[in-house]
Amino acid sequence: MISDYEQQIYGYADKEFNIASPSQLAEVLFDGLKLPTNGIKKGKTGLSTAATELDKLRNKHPIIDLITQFREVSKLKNTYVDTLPSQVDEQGRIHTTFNLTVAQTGRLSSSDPNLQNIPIRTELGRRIRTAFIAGKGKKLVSADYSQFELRLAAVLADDKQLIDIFNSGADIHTETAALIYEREEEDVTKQMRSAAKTINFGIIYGMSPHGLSVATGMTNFQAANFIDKYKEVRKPIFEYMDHVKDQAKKDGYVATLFGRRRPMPDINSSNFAIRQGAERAAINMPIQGTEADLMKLAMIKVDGLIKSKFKNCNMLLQIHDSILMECNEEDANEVAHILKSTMEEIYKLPIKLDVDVSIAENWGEL
DNA sequence: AAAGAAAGCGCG
DNA sequence: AAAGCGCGCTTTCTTT
Repeated sequence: MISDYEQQIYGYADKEFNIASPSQLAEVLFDGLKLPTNGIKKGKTGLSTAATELDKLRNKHPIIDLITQFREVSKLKNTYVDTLPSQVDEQGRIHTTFNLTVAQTGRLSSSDPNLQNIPIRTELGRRIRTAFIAGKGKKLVSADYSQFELRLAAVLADDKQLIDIFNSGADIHTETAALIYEREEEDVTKQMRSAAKTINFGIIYGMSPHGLSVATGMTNFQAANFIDKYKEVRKPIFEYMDHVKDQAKKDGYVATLFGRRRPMPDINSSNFAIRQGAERAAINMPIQGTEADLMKLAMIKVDGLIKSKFKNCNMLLQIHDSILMECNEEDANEVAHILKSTMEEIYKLPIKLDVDVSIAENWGEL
């Protein structure tokens, strides 16, 4: 209950204030309660109260957990619970707008309302998805590419070892941890796998040692060592990243596997921060952009196949690496199969693509 | 009163 | 000096 959190927070703060106001919250935490400010990021207006910063204060004061929970619940209420019902039409359906020319990488975006960011990561948030239900006599069918971007990074970098790991069906993060820590797979701990997972994803965004240390809790030194080891293990990935950066600096653009370009006007900026930002964006674009290209091809092909074969079967949403469809109950298994095979075989690549499908009455159970 | 910046956070 | 890509939405606070 939001008001319960509010009362408890006011109790610890010894006064009522607007918890949703970062400046008032910072005043309570750092002036009133005198919580330590070393290591807390500063923004343009003062000390940050973002979740990553509050995390550093977790064991310093019980008010921190309450603020985190207050934020989770108020975010879900304000953004989803209070707004989505009013956007439902007479048929009981809700409609988004897919924008095709907004995202710099070629992805779709969704707005009014955004149905590409409906919660799933927390138990409470996931419950919001259960409100999205299939029509009478129908089922929802979802199909998700598994580790799509990392597979594409392996292909673009022509990293044979990484491609082999994916094609063998092994757990990519465990395998990476085994290589970095020089252990057998069965001796990889949860922490090792988690660190490998962070870097597997972080690397395709151009993550630095500092970023890795913040994300994992390692020291800067440990993070730098870890990345050095990763560099040895995944040489082709790093050579590829250098190659993309060089190309961008020379040509002023980067491109997807299919040649679709993104101009990179800031890639030679004399401003260090701007230039580095452009470099990270350049590294990521061919990967995220190729994902978007393949998804569009898959959507077109799936739609053609489905429309010619089934009645009352429609694509409802695309969420970057997944497609959500609704079809008659009796067609669900077949639709799922068509989705899986079409998406996995959409384009001949040196890597196996893997699509997970599932069928349910509501979005929360998928 | 409206418009914009900033902070924060939901998703992939 | 900065430190992880791509989005859209809500709230607070400031500027016009």
